Amino acid sequence: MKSQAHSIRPIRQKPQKITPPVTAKVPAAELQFPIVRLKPNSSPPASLACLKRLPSYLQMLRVLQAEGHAFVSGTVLAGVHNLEPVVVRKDLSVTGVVGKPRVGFRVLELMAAIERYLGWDSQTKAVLIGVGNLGRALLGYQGFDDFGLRIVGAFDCSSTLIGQWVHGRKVQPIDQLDRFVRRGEIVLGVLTVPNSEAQQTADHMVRAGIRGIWNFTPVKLQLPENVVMQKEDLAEGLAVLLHRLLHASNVGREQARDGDTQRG
Amino acid sequence: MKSQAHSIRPIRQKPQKITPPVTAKVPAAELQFPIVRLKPNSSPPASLACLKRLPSYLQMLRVLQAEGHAFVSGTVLAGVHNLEPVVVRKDLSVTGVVGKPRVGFRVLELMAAIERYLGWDSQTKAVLIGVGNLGRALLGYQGFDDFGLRIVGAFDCSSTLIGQWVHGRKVQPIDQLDRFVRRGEIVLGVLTVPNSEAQQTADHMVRAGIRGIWNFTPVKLQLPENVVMQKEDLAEGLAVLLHRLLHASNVGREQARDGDTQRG
DNA sequence: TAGATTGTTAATCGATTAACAATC
DNA sequence: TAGATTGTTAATCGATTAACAATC
Repeated sequence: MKSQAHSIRPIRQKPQKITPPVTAKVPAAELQFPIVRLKPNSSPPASLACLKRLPSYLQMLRVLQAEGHAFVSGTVLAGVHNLEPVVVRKDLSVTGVVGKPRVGFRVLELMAAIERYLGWDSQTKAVLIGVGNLGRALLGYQGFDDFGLRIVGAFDCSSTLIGQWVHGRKVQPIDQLDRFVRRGEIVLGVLTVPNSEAQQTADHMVRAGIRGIWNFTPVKLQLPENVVMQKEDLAEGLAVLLHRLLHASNVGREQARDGDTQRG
Repeated sequence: MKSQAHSIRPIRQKPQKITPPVTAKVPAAELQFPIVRLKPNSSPPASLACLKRLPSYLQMLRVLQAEGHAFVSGTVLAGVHNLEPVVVRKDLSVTGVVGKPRVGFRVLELMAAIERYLGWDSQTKAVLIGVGNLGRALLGYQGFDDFGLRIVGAFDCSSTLIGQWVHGRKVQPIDQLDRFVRRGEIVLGVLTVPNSEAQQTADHMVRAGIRGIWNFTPVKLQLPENVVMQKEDLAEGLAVLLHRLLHASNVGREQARDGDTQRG
């Protein structure tokens, strides 16, 4: 089942070196509709780096689509964040979309494929726990719709917050989390509580049935094996930025390998 | 100037293979006070990955320090985010701090060294432009003090916002940015405006004298060569998290190379 | 056709991991 | 002393870059 997606291409044959007669003629029907052939949503051989780049391609594609472009080349997409075109093509290949030489990729098709690959084609429901400054901001952030995320519930333990309406959600007491999560079949939770509350809140989320935690605290959470956690840490980015800023004179373009950092 | 920090170690000699008599005796004085010897704050051969890990070591060290620990081993620090001890030792070496076999590293010394290396030993002043949900949250975030950052001014172009006090800062009109930045000798700017305003606001910041932009918009900014930009993109983390969540059954521990992602 | 673009394979590069002598 | 830990060198691994045939 896992290898199914790969079975389209033949097994790699290393030592062979037949150059001339390689282009096996494919039945015409195969060639007519290669565009709709997408890999199933499972078993993706994508690197983490690729996964992180995909959203920015998608964002660019949406802009292009709004501007009425039907096709886009990997070269153009590469321009978004100073990437090499070959990196873009490699990344896009995980979606299963096939481009046209000389023309590029069909914008609409690529958008759909990336969204599908990332799981952004259907909205994932999430709860947010901890309605402080950050929690409040995330609740007010409109952009999550584009990321396939919908925060459907907000929780806190502060009696002064409970019952308040924050960006369209009524803050609920934390002890109602279980019922809410189970009823709504919610698997994702956004953790924005103070550090001291992080672990016990995470425990509570797991008990309630949460399977993925977006962790905005710097706390290393102890979680069962079947729960996924993604840490979001502003300190990382700031460290890189400050470092670059302070050592700006030294370096030319150096190892700006990271897609998030840029000079000029 | 750039190679100065490296000049301590001899140039790598590849083909040579002298194994036995390598340990050149160092004068006693050199060995007495290796602990206070820090590399100058310039020209660091640190990888981006290392740079991103340093803040979490620092955070851990602060906790340990508060608990009264004088020493910590690389093994313990590695526990923070499931790293290998050798990675920690390698990372810490960029600070110039030397540990003691059997004992580990002096907590206070290491804290100071990392802070110094990251430039967090002295507060860096910054302005924030765009007092929307996110900007407001960042203004209210207390933790920046620990990151060596101090947001000293908030700007917006909305007449309804200008003059309001948000978390202790009075929102100023954007056209006063130049004067404020130049007077305060501010080099860092936090960009939290709507996408459509991002580029022109960035231009404005650059004209005002800003040299580093912490970009919270998904817009690829066109900037002069001498301006550093760090993009902060929630979509990246969410893409990784959702992907892990949706393909959770497939994979065991796979390439969880990234320090921010974790299973269990 | 000519030439831009795709997708694939091989080479390069860098970071992680393994191995190990030195240290207290 | 014995053994845990450090710091360094070599090996492994993976991602990026380069090269190139196939395509329209």
